Amino acid sequence: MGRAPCCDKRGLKKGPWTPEEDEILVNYINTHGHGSWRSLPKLAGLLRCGKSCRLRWTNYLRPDIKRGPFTSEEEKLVIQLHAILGNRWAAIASQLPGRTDNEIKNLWNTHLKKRLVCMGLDPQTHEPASNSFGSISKPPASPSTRHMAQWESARLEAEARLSKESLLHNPPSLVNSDSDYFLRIWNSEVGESFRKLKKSGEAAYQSPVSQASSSTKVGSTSMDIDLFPNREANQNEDTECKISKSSTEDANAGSDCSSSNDMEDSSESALQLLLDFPAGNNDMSFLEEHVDGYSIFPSITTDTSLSNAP
DNA sequence: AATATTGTCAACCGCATAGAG
DNA sequence: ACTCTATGCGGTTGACAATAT
Repeated sequence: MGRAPCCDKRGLKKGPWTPEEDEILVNYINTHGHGSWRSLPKLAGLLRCGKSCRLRWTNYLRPDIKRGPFTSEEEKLVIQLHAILGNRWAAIASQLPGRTDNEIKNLWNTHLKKRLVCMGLDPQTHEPASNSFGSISKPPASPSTRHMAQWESARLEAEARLSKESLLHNPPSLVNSDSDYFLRIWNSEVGESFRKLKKSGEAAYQSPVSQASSSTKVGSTSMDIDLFPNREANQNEDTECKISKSSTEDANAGSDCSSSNDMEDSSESALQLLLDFPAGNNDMSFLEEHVDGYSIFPSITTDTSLSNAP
């Protein structure tokens, strides 16, 4: 039957927003709230469609938007969440206060994806790229396994969200530890389900991350790989790991890079540690390990230390 | 200095879905 | 149960900036 356009596009402005338009939109929303996005432009006197107004507000004008470059901790968290959630940018963004899905998507497409490729990892699966077509590859997960992985991902995400919300309602003194966040997950139904799976020996379910590094041992040297060299190094990443245009599209691109095979296990993530942690052991001290000066688990609370330098 | 190439990011497009009627 | 509308989401595009030749 066809879908009605979100608004009458004739006569509506497109393209970059002007400071005047921004001011009108901000003033209107501050005074009236956004209400119905569809009717907002007309009421506010903007020649834009509601969709454009909503996007401008949520991605740029919202007062709680965090400006500036991503910190190493944020980037690491994005990679970890992407390993769990895939391209669900909104879900990932919900775990990074002040960051938008669009911003994270851009970060992923312009920086993080390349970085993983340079390290010989498939940016989609976070598995070593050679596993996708090499002799050591494992058979692809069955549909039921994938379904289970999706289900567990969704549950983990929900748990994470609940955990985050609880942080907002609890005194900071009770939740100021980075490890608390994952401790809650570990002690939750999600962690329980993982423990049961591990205990029962039903290896039917392995997350993409798990598949990527099934030999992981807690505290092993596999964590020695520095996913996030310092900022200065990052700025030079393109010269150190130049990817030709043709190879960029190619999963083999990693072969052009300086990374060696011993980088392949570097896709360790929080989830992997969770998966591989001995069943029934609630000692979470491993969560406090630091890798190359970074906490394995960056704060995902409203930690102001994440604020960026100008 | 001029031009070409590459990178970044704001914005758009179209699909999926929830919810109201 | 079905249709329609509004909104949210992810993929993609295009303008501009930075860098290389």
